[in-house]
Amino acid sequence: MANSQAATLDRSFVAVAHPLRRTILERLAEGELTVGEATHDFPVSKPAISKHLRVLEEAGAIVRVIDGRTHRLRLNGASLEEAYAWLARQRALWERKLDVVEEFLKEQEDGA
Amino acid sequence: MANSQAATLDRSFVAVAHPLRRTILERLAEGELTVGEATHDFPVSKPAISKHLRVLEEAGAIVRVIDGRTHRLRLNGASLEEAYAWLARQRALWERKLDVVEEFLKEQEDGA
DNA sequence: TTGACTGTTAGCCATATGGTTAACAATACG
DNA sequence: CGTATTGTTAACCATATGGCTAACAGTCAA
Repeated sequence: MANSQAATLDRSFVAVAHPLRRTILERLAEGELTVGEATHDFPVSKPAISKHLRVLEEAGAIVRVIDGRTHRLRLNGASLEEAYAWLARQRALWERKLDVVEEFLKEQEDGA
Repeated sequence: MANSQAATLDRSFVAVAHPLRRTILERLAEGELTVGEATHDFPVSKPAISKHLRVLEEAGAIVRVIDGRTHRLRLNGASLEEAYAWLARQRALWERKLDVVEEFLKEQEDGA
């Protein structure tokens, strides 16, 4: 269970670790798009794009609806929630530590 | 320039895309640790750990201070800030369409 | 029906990733 | 000194990743 959760997180972070895949997600945040609309200006071949889409889909980051000969892509916001939560928690811990250090330094200044 | 920024983001996301590396970062959030302290219970060899540390270091996620024969590792909170910001922004955009996300959350609740 | 359009699969290639064992370097300690 | 401890590098292996071309599948439209 904890293992499969970790695997989900792995896939999510891998999904956003490539600039083209991030661009796709950014564009889908504006709304549903077809594959062509989302990637027409990408400097790679169609098969390469197809592979990136599969990575995003298997990470659960996007959902595909086949509509005639085009595939409409939709963002699945919930899927990246876990990844966001991990970074947010890590960030909170780090900031708390910074606050503690800051407080300590301030006390030193005031006291000494 | 925008390219190198993307490359930085790439490295950051790659850094947190492996469970052992995330565990290292989680433990370092509690404070500075030596390599052994941070990874003594990891089910992999020392060279494997060494490689993970290098990934984290090159992503700027950690800083290493060689102290005698041990290496003390420290979290570099700022380095993951960019990654956090990307996810946070993406999350803000999709939250704007919460009606769409709601469907998935309800599905998750019902399913689990 | 013929052809154009949208996108995927199959197969290939180069490089990256994640792991291993063996050997090494540097430090600490008896 | 000799030896244990901490961690790295070197060399190797299997698999994954990211790209390509060629070929295909399905849909739309003339």
